[in-house]
Amino acid sequence: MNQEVLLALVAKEPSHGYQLLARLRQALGPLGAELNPGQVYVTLGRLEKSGLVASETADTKRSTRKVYVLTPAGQERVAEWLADVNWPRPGLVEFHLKLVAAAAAGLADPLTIVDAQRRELLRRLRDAQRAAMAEPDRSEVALLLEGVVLRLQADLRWLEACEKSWTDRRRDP
Amino acid sequence: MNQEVLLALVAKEPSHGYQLLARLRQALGPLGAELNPGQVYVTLGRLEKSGLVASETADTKRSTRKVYVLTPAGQERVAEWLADVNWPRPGLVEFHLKLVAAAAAGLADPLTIVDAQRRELLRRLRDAQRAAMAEPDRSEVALLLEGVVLRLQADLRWLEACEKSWTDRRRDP
DNA sequence: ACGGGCATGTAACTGGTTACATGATTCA
DNA sequence: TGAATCATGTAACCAGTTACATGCCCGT
Repeated sequence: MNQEVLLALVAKEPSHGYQLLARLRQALGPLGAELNPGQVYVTLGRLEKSGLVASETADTKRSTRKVYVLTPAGQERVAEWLADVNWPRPGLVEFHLKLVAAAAAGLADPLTIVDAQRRELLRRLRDAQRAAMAEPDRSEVALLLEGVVLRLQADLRWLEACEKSWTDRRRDP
Repeated sequence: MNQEVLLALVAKEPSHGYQLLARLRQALGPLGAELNPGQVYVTLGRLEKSGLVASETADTKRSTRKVYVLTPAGQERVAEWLADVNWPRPGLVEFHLKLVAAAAAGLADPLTIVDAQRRELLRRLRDAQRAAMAEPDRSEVALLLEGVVLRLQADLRWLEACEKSWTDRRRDP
């Protein structure tokens, strides 16, 4: 899993690795099953090396563990991530995590994020449709672009669902 | 771009780097615009180092260039790739390229590939729907799974379009 | 006593990506 | 002559991923 995701989880509250793993698993449900625990520590180490988090060792009776906290640079990076309207590789998963993180940490309004993302996807949809029209009809490229369009439409429909769901969530406890 | 894609392009016919880049751009239309030429050579180098392609320098009047050919191991890898029903990261793009490669090189029947992929996506769709049902209603995870479902449905619709398109393409020149 | 969950880490691989360097040919 | 296109490559970086090693504590 991606650096920003971990970072945002730390943003919610200072945590140690295993906690982060657990919260990630919880947020992903069945999709979080195959996460490799080692990865969390690798990523955390790299985040520390680049100064986005800092660690302090805290001893419990159980064992000694490292608690990670965001640095100012880390906070800034999280803010950038939340504002970023790219629709990246793992796509849905990352966006979902973004909403969860924003809501949980009170860093940003999920509905604002959804809205920014919708605007971006609409822009891309227009572009894709325009590009599709420019291609010779029934060409291979036109077919590919049709796929892009279909996906964007599906993603937009999902964003609607997100909006509804997060709106409801705000009303009720 | 991904190793297998390059490999499959070489499978169609022995080529040198720039040709591959050009064909890639052609196959991707506007989506191929941002390809970095260097990447092609990097990837080709790696493929050679792992014994999937071999090169022989060929001198034209223009300049000396390296022509790459598939090794037996490379052929095997391409076959595996074509049979592989994962629905990977860049998703649409890679699948599209797979169809184009299969058709162009006469390595496999595009319609067979589409069919295998559809079966796989249907399986995943069932799984995702089942998983969604298992989640508590209106939970965050359920929302995420709904997104997964919507995407799979869109992708399946695209596969239909692919089937139609490639069927037509077979009928007419 | 021991298995399973809690908890942490590391070495190494792999592969995508970029920035940069180089030079030949073609054509206006 | 100089821009565009053809053509090739390399060094370095960054990040995701895995396999593996370690040890504690708790309940049965």
